[in-house]
Amino acid sequence: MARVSQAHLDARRQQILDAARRCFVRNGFHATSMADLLAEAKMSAGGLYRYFNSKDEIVTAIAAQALHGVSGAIEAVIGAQTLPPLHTIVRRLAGEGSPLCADRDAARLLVQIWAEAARSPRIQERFQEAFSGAEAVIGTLIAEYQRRGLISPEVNHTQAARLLIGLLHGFVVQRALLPDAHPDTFNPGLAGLIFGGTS
Amino acid sequence: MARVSQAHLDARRQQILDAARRCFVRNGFHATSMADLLAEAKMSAGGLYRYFNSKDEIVTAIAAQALHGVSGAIEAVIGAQTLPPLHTIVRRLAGEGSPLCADRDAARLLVQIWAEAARSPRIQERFQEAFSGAEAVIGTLIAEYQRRGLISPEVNHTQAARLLIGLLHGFVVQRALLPDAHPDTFNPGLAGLIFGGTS
Amino acid sequence: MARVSQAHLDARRQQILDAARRCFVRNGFHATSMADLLAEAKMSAGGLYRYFNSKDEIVTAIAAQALHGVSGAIEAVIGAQTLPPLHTIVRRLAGEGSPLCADRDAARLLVQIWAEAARSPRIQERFQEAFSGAEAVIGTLIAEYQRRGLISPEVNHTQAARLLIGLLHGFVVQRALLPDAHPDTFNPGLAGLIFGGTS
Amino acid sequence: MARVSQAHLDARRQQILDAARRCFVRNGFHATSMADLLAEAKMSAGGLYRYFNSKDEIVTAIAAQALHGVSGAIEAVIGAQTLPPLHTIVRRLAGEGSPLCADRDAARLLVQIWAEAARSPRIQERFQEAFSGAEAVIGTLIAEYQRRGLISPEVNHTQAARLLIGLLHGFVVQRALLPDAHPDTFNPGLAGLIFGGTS
DNA sequence: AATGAATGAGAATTCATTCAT
DNA sequence: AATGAATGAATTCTCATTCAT
Repeated sequence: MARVSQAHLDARRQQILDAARRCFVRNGFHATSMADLLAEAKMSAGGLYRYFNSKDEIVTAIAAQALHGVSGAIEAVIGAQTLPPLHTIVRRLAGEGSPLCADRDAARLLVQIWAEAARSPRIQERFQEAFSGAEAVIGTLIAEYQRRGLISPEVNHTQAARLLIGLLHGFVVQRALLPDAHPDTFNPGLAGLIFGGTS
Repeated sequence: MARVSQAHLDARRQQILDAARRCFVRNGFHATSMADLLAEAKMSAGGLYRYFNSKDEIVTAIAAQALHGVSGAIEAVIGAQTLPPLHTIVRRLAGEGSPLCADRDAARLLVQIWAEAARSPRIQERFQEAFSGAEAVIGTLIAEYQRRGLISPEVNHTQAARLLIGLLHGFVVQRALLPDAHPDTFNPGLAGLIFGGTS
Repeated sequence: MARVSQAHLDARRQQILDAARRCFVRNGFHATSMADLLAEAKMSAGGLYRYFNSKDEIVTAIAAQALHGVSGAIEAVIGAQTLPPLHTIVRRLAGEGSPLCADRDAARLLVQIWAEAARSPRIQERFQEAFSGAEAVIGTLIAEYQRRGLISPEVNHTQAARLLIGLLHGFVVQRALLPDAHPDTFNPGLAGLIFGGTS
Repeated sequence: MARVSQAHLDARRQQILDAARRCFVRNGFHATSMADLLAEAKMSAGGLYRYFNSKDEIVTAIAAQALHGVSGAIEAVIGAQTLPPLHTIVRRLAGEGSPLCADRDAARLLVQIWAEAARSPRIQERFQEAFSGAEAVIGTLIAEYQRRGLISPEVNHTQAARLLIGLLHGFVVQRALLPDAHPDTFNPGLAGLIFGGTS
C-alpha cells in the first residue's frame, strides 16, 4: 500500500517539526504563520497537511516533544551513577553539556509552551504529565539523599521536588529573557545563599 | 476644554485595561481579538481607539503594569519593618495577602507576558527594568541578612537575588499550570529541603 | 433669534472651506479625513456639522467655488477693455497676475475636482454649468475677433471656445503634474507652433 | 513547479486588472472598495492577494498601463507612414479607430489617474515618464514638419509638443465630463479657429 | 504523494457622523 | 453655539485550510 517507506514518512514528519520549532522559537506560536512554517520546511501546504491535520496539532506535538524532553533530561541526570550534590542541580540540568541544555532557544520555546498551556487544556495536560514524571524522579532523588542522611527525613518529597523544579523553571525564565543569564551564575546563588546560609 | 472630567477619561482607560487583562488571562494576547476585548469592555471600536492606538499598545500597557506590579510588590514586602525569614519569602511575595498575590489569573498573565517578552523588544525591556529593580531590592535584603550574620558574607548579592527571583518565577509557573499549586505548599519545600538540609 | 451675527456665520463657513481647500490640495478629497479637516480648521466636529451636513457637502461647495472661480476668471479676462491677442490666452488666464492664477495648488485642486465630477452627478452638473458659462463668454470673444476680421467668419463659436478651454485645461494638467510647467513656456508653443505655422 | 500554466496566471492577473479598471472608471480609485473589486472580478480576497500585494499596487498597475497606453498610442499615430496634418491630431489620437480611443471610460480613467498622480509620487513619476515619451515623439513630428517647411523653423520642439499634448488632455477632460464631447467636434475648432485664423 | 492556487471567514483599524453635556 | 467622546459599519488585508490537478 504505502508508496514510501515508514522511515521516509518519519523523516518528513521530523523535518516539519524541526522547521516548526525554529519558527516558534523565533516568533512564538501565534505569530508564526503556516506560510512561514512551510517556507522554513521547504514544503507545500498540501504536503504538510498529510502529516498533520492542523497547525494546532503541530503546536501540540512540539510542546509534547519539548516537555517530554525536559522530564527525560531530568531523569537522565538524576539516574546517573554518581549522585550530584543538590546545589549543582540547576547547572547539571540546564548547563551546556546536559541533555536538557537550556540554551536561549530552548528556554524561549519552553516559555512559549507554558503560555500556550495556560490556554490549551491539551497542552496543559502534557505539562502536568511531564511535571508529574519529574516530580516522581526527583522525589526518588530526595529519598536517596535522605537515605544517605544528607537531608532531614521529615522533608516532604513532593514539596521538595516542586521547589527544585521551580528553581529550574525560574532559571529558564531568566535564560529566555536576560542576556547574561547562565547556569554557571545561577548555581552559585543556590550554593552560596541557601546551602551556605542558615535561616 | 474637555467635556468630560479627567477622572472619567482615566476610568475609561482603566476599564479598557481591566477588560483586556481579563481577556488576556483567559485566552492570551494573540487569541484575544479586538472584538473579544470590545465586548468585554462594553465599548465600541472607535471609542477604544481614542485611548490606545493599537492592540499592541494595550498589550504593552498590560505587560508594563503587571511587571511593575511584581517589582513593586517585592519592594513592599522587603521594605516591611520586620525582616521576614528567607524561607518564607515566596509565601510572603505570592501569598493571599501579599501585594503581588499571585493567584492563578495573575500567574497566567505573567506567563503570557514572558512569552511575549521573548518576541517583543519593547516588553523584554520592561521585563528587564522590573527585574533589575527587584534584583536591587533583594540585594539590599541579602546585605541586611549578612549584616545580621544570617547569611555568609561571601555570597554574591546579584546571584543570590536572581536565585530568589527564580524561585518566585518558578512558583508562578506552577501556580499558572498546576491546579493544586499554592504558596503554602511551595514554601515548606523551601524551608524543609534547603534550610533544613545540608549539601 | 440668532445669537451671533450673519457675518460671523459666514466667516466661520469660509474658515472651514479654506481649511478644506488646503487639505484637499494636499491629499485629495478621499484621503482627507474629517479629522484632518477639523485639525486644519481648528474646529470641533460638532461645530463643523452646524455649517455643513456632510463631508460631501463640503466637497461639493469647494468644487462649486473653484469651478465658478475659473469661469469667473475667464469672464474677467475676456471682459477687459483691450482685447488680448488669442495666442496669449493661456498666459492671460492662468498666469501669475490673472484672476484664475493657476498656481500648482489651484491646478491640483481642479484635477481633483474633475476626477470627482466623473463620479458625482452633482459636481458634474456644476462643471457643466461653469463650462457653459465659459463657452458663452469665449464665444463672444470669438465673435468680436470675427467682427474685427481677425478670425474667419466661418469658424463655429462653440467648437472654437471648447478648443480654447481645452488648451487651458491641458495646461492645468501640466501645471499640476510637471514640476517645470509654467504659463510662460506653454504660451510660446501656442504662438509659435500654431499661429506661426500653416497646416 | 507550478500546477497551472503561466498563461493561466497571466490571464488571472489580467482578469483582476480588467475588473479593477471597470470599477475605477465607475467609481474612482478611492470609492472602489476591495469588496467591489472582488465581486467584479469574481474572485476571493485571498486569491487576489496572490497577484497583488495591496490595493495600491493595483491602482499603480492600472495607472501605469493607462499612461503607457496613451504614450504608446501617440507613438503609433505619429509613426504612421503618412504624416497627418496637424489640425487632425486630436481626432487621430483620440478618435474611434485610434489606438488610444479616448472613449468616455478611458477619459474618465485618465482623469482619475491625474488626480491620483497629484498625491502619489509613484504615479506622478509614471505620468512624467509617459509624458516625456510623448514629448519626444511629438518633438520628432514637429521637426519633420519643419523639414518639410510646414512649420516655422524657429518653433521650440518641447514647447510645441507640450501644447499639442495639452490639447489632447484638454479634450480628455471634456470627453470625460461633457456628454456631447467628441473628437469630431473638437478637431474642427482646432482647424477652424487656429489654422484658419490669424493672430 | 505532492503541489500551490484558491477560499472566505475573521483580523485590526478608520472614519463620517451623532449627541449628551 | 460649541465641544469632543462615542458609535459601529465599513475597510484593507491575512491566514489556516482545501482540493483540482
